[in-house]
Amino acid sequence: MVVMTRWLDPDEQQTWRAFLTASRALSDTLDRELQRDAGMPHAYYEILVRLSEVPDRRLRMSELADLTGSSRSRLSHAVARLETAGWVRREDCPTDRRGQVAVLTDAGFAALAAAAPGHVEGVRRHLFDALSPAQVDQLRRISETLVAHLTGS
Amino acid sequence: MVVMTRWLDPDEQQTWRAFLTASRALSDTLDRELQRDAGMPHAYYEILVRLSEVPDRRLRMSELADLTGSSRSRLSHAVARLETAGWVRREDCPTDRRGQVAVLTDAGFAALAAAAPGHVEGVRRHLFDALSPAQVDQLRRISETLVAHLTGS
DNA sequence: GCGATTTTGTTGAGCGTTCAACTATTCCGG
DNA sequence: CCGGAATAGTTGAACGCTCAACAAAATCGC
Repeated sequence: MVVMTRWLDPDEQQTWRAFLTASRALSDTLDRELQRDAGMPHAYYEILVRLSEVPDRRLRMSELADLTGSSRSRLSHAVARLETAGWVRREDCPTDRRGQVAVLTDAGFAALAAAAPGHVEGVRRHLFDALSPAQVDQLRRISETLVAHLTGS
Repeated sequence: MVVMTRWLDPDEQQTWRAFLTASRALSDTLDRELQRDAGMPHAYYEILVRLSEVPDRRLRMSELADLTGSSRSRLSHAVARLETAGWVRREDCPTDRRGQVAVLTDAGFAALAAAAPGHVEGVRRHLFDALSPAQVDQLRRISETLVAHLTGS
């Protein structure tokens, strides 16, 4: 069976490469800053953020995996590391004996509080300061469309 | 010295999280597809693409690093791996005795030719098919702005 | 020219992610 | 209820990336 490849035209090509370059440069930059200033990669920062926003600062592992868009394996390894750092604690889930609950410790909350201002400043400087309000709005709609498209199918 | 943190307002918050989720989901998806169908991560695919587009299919390591937006160390490791796969060969640079030149082999070109249609189809399905022409245009401008902003400063 | 500096590229250790395999528990059909 | 399927989470190996340290050659300043 022959299937025609729908190649990218030059405009699409440029869009795709610019997007790739931009998103990689952005996440590399923020990751490096966070690692330097707070001693944690961005993925771990996100885990702490999610836990901090939730009642009792505790979440089932699988919920946390969904919220951070990571695989169970990845989260398992990550929480193991956060646990040895003393930022997260694991407890058995009372309602499901297979389950584990990740709990943000006070030290974890403090680490997050220390890291947040610098990181937010970085997001602002590297992303929002570069774009017009209209572009920010466009980016939000585009991103939400993509999220729906990627997680829907 | 007290510096006020310019926190994100709820709209910016949502924009930032949607963008993070979308770009991670997109690159994860494409990376997984490429790994499954072509046995290479997206970063290696990009190296082969850049080499394939250039006269004689050869580039100095440092140029290749710039073009792919990667560190010298990363590229060194990557090319080492591509070399054992037989897709790239390294030669001494005739004009600079410090230098190395990465050359795309015929096998590498063939691997790229085999991988490209599926990957391009993936880019189209996961990105362009989801967006309106206007949004694609917006995304191009936003990305180009960000690239300039991130690589300029 | 010559010494200091910069540039080029590599290396190895440490870390985070992926993938497949696995255990334990819960859910579901009959 | 009971047996099979689905779900929750972990584990270890392989891999790619980062970082710092390094060697070698080119370039700059005087």
